[in-house]
Amino acid sequence: MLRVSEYARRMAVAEPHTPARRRALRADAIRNREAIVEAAAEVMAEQGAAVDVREIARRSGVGMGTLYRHFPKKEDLVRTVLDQDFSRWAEAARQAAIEAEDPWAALTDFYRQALSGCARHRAIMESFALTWTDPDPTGIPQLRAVLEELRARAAELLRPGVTTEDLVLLLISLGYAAQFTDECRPHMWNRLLLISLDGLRAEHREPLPES
Amino acid sequence: MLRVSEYARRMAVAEPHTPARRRALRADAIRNREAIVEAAAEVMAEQGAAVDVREIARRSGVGMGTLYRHFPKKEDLVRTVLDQDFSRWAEAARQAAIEAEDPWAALTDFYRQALSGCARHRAIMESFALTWTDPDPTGIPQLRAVLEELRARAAELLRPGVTTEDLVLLLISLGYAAQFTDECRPHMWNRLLLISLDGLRAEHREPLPES
DNA sequence: CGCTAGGCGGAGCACTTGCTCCGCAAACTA
DNA sequence: TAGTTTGCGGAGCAAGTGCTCCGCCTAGCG
Repeated sequence: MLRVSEYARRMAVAEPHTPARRRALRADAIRNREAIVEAAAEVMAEQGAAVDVREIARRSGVGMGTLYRHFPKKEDLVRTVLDQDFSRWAEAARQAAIEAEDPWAALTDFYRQALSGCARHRAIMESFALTWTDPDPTGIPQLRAVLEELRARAAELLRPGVTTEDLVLLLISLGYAAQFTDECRPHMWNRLLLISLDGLRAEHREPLPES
Repeated sequence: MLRVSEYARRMAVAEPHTPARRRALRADAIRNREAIVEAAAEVMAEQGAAVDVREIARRSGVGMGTLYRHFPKKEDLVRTVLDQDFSRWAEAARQAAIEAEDPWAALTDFYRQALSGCARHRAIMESFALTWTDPDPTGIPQLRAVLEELRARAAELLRPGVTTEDLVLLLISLGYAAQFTDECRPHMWNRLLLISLDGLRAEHREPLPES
């Protein structure tokens, strides 16, 4: 992954006199931008996206002016953090699936990894509700593609009629359960996961209702 | 069920000189109170409990002063509506279970009824997150008792180790799925429900992990 | 080292939202 | 019907939050 500081310098070196940006970002500006994103990610994982901007500024040790210089709208910062954390989260889950021994284990490990991420990141869970029907390819569709592949590989083991959309919705549904049981009963969601995945096995022949 | 107006009159007739209330509520006061609760229930079902109080006042055709005379804190109104709607909702689900032909159908019909309620009432779903560990007997425990009985009756048909707590969490989890798919894909949650319930069947012998 | 463009900080504005206050009106009583 | 008490309405207050403005400062250049 390209770090922000490298990105800023490359842009500056590549086009030193772009009308949009004549000089490289100052060193303190780069540090500050990184601190802001880091603090925002931390606090958004804890409390979701509806966070007081002052709290982010405080945690990153930066003034309001600085924050709004880098991210003119709160929404800009939220998107930046979400793009980053969502991608990392989805990638970790994909990786868990890749390392599995067989198609069924791939599905299981994918869910386990993804759900343990959900449990610890409120903003990611919230983003589902907003991007569920959103065509932005860095959001749900990214996830959908992975699940589509896992489903294809495990097709023989899955009950007839199970769609990728079912798998996405299952993830979101269990993600919610994971999130709010995680504090007082960590990993209780593992039981629900096992139950649901067993319900997906090919031995169940009863057709699923048309959605 | 005792209607509010009747309740108010009975109190007044029974104890006309209670220090807390010397006279019966005025007729317009009773009408207004009912209108407020009704409007609040409607708007809370649509938008959840985080609603602007002015919106409730507007919809019920009442001023702010009137609203706050009847419910000194917004929280009071929210509790009143939630107690009412949660009870009606839980009762409807219980009734669906009672009318079923066998223990498994009772479980299925209970979930189906409960989830179709969740899908149309944001505030009820939100209340789960808040009352999950709350001992207040009009909330989750009420639900837990019903599920406990359904579980006992269907014990032979359920996989070993399934707890009432699992059934509660499943309801909440699917309730979330029901809620946010209901707009664009109504009843898609029926598929997840069938899958999950099949995962609960006794033919699955693999033990569930300790939570 | 000195200059200056670019960056920094945080007080403060605008708007939202929970809640209060008080002059006025209408419902009940006798 | 007249008097009184209860209730009504909505302007306005206080606190929270997104965002701006502007004077000061310093990193980077020559």
